[in-house]
Amino acid sequence: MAKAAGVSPMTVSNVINDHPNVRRSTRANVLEAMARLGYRVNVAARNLSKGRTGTIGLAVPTVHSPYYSLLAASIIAAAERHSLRVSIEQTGASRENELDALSLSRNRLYDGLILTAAGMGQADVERLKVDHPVVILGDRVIGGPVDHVAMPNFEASRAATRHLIERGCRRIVFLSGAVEEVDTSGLRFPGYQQALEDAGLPSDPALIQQLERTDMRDGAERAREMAGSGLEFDGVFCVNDSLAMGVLRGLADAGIRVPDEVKVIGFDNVAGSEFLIPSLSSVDPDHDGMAGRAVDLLIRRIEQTAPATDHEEFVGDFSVVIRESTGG
Amino acid sequence: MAKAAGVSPMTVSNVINDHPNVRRSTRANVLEAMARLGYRVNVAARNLSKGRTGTIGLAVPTVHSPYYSLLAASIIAAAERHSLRVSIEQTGASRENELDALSLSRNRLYDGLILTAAGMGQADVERLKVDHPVVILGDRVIGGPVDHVAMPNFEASRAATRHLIERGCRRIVFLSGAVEEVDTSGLRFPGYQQALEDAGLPSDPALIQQLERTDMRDGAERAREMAGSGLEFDGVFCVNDSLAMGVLRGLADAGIRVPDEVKVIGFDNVAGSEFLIPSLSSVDPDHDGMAGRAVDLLIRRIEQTAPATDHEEFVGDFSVVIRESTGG
DNA sequence: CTGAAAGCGCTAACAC
DNA sequence: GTGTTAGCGCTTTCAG
Repeated sequence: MAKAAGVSPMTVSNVINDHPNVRRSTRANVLEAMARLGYRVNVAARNLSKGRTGTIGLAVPTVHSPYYSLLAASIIAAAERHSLRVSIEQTGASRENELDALSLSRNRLYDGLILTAAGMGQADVERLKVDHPVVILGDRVIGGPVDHVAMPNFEASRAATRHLIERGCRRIVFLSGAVEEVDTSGLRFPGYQQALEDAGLPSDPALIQQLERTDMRDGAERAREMAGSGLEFDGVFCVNDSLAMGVLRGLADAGIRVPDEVKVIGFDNVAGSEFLIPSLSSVDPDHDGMAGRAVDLLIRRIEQTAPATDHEEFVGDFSVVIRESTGG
Repeated sequence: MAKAAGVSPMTVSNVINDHPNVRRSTRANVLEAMARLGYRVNVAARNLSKGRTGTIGLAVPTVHSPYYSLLAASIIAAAERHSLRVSIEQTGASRENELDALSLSRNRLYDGLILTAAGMGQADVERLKVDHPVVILGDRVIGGPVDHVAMPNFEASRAATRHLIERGCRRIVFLSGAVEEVDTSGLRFPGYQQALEDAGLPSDPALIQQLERTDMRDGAERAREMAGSGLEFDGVFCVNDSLAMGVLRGLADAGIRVPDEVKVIGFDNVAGSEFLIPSLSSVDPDHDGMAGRAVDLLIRRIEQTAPATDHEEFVGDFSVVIRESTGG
């Protein structure tokens, strides 16, 4: 303890926490002693005393994905601005692990948790009723008893589809996971349909292409299948960029030219989209805005400055980035 | 406290920690009470008592990069296997922030730190002499007073270059950052040269292309410049995949066909490389192996089962993944 | 402006 | 097998 060094026990605390009532000379003394002894606060002790850990948890399927790594980077940066650390939990998109993460923070490991669900379903809403701060980020569980930051699913999908229509597409594939799920697939589908309807285009079930999983490989495979099957289509709206990257690859394999024969648009505007060949048009959600909001909402809960019963639903902003894959 | 609930103060602790000396019935009692009261351990208190936090820090430039997100995912997974949590610090590749991260863990926020330096230089080796566990991952600072997990820079670069030579390349560009730095650029350059020498090929300074920064945009720009400048080359070895992705794009812009006219190979085998058009050949380092080793080394330090003075230098494994960009 | 007392919730060491 | 005694290093409260 710097106490022995300087002169006081408690005063050290005051100095460390920049309390006003400390004489300049005393402060100087203490600081000097701290430097000399290489003193560092013991955060564990402070945590115990304060009942806070200064760390929030972030549960995502994996951090090794263009989208989630972007999200994680944004969240870490936002938390950093509030002097909060972020501890990452990789759930592997498993429902089990997601539920675990929810109860983990009950161990007071974290002051609160930001959960991006991928395995949990709408049926698990009740499980979100925990007695510690939680914010849900993303679209897998909605209307739960917690604050929620959502993607602009409907409007952005509508805008992306409209863009394809404006570029002359008439037979637009909707490429996604299961359309009846409450998730990116299910929530973006209505936007796609609305855009078709807005333009007076028919909705052909053959164009609704649903996949088990939605990463690059799946996109590439399905694109090749579609090309081989004789399905007629001149546009593809993919619910995420990974899928779209795969589609570009699959279409190339099938000898179909993008954007001349088929136009492709993705969702997320992930790093690298603009360097693909052709560069990928994509919906660009306001990731930083959403991450910042998620952290703000969580802090509100942690500091109990939010109504206990009222839960905020925040929908992020977006823009459509037009690149070569839809004709520049 | 569950004490009031059950019967004991300490016994609860024993139950929680699976100590052997607890009667079955007692254990059952306690567990029942814990469940009933919704009791959770207070980790802060445990930390204070044990002098451990159960969390390690990981400092990387940013997590939003194909490479670092892969690394982070591997580390989190490896730590998880040892029941350790990982808190991520984004340094933005700034030397300042990296040095900060080094002293942060002195605050006992973490039991130890894995640092991937990008801003610090060889001159900062001394700064690694801290009194808490640190493992350096990557190639920016070498031979320091700490354990070090390194990329197989020399051998892998040599293998990648040799592969280009075997595919018939004679004028191979080395595309990197500053070659005299101790980093991925500087450490991979000798491997490139060695491969040329092995094959009896001359080393032409005009082919050593050095950049300020090494991401996709830089790769694309430089590729266009090289194409426009009339520089003759038939192969490009890029020190990372981001650069290589940019190069593919830049060459396409210049109307140069890959792999027919120029072959390209990258380094890292990042997610998505195989779906590019053309798919990208790349050095595939054993990321998981390196991450696992880094965590193991750190744990050795945390548990003080390692020699205090002897520091391990571990070099990861690798393979060369051959794809279309070098002729399949 | 500074200090003394008490306690945050847990665990190690030892006694019963 | 179980309980007692201390103490981890800080902060809050209240006196001086």
